[in-house]
Amino acid sequence: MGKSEMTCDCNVIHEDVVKMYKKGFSKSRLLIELSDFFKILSDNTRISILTIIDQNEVCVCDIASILDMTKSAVSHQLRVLKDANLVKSRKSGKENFYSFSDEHVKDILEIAIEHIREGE
Amino acid sequence: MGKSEMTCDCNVIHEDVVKMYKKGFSKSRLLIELSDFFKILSDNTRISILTIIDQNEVCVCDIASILDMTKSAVSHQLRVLKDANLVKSRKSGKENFYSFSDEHVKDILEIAIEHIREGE
DNA sequence: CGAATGATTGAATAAATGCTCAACTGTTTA
DNA sequence: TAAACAGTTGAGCATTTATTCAATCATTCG
Repeated sequence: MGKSEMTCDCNVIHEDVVKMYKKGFSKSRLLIELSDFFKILSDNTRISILTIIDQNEVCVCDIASILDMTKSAVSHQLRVLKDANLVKSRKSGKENFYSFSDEHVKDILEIAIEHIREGE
Repeated sequence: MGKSEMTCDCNVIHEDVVKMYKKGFSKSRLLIELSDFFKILSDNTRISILTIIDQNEVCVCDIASILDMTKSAVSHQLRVLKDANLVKSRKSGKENFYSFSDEHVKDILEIAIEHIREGE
């Protein structure tokens, strides 16, 4: 693997390391799904929503009230969470109640909190 | 807690739930740090870098070569990871070798992968 | 039915973000 | 000392993204 195959702007220093990873690494399906997953958790509003519904089944209006946001803004973010299958909804009359639909996320949140508490 | 105190555009349906969370919930320090932490992991390039240095101490040039990116682009992202204390660097001659500096992240990545493998 | 209310939707706007480019620093070596 | 090279940095640009706004849907109730 010589320099001519490289599209980066530098010489390859350690060919063994590079060769080990080069094959099919970039833009692999799993890595894209990983970053997409964390992107869902990377917004303060969405994290707040998850924390709220972690203990209760809550309707849109209540979430909006707790967070001092409009129903519209909350609904948009609930949509993102639902598309990612992190929350589920149950309709009851005019209200939509949202709750957790994934246990992995709870585990991840716990470890992340531990990470932060240890001073990053 | 009546409607007059609300800044959202709806009536409060379940006052007990709202009251439970309202106090100091919005924009709490922990929740901001949580979403900031996940923001670090929400980029494909950064996830790729973390996966690469998970098993080896790798220099900037090698990472750039593996990912088919410029040294500059990689360096910018390494900066983000270093500022978040997720990676550390060791200078050796002209080269900078980067490696993991946090074990929590490995745990989180593992659970997230499990989450994805189970079909989201 | 028609008004009221909870919730969703799409377009628009403002802010955040990742990459490029060019210039620069620091180290090696010829 | 000067060229070469690994890496960093800051400004600029293009893309993404979160919220707002207005319109709309759906359900309840007078």
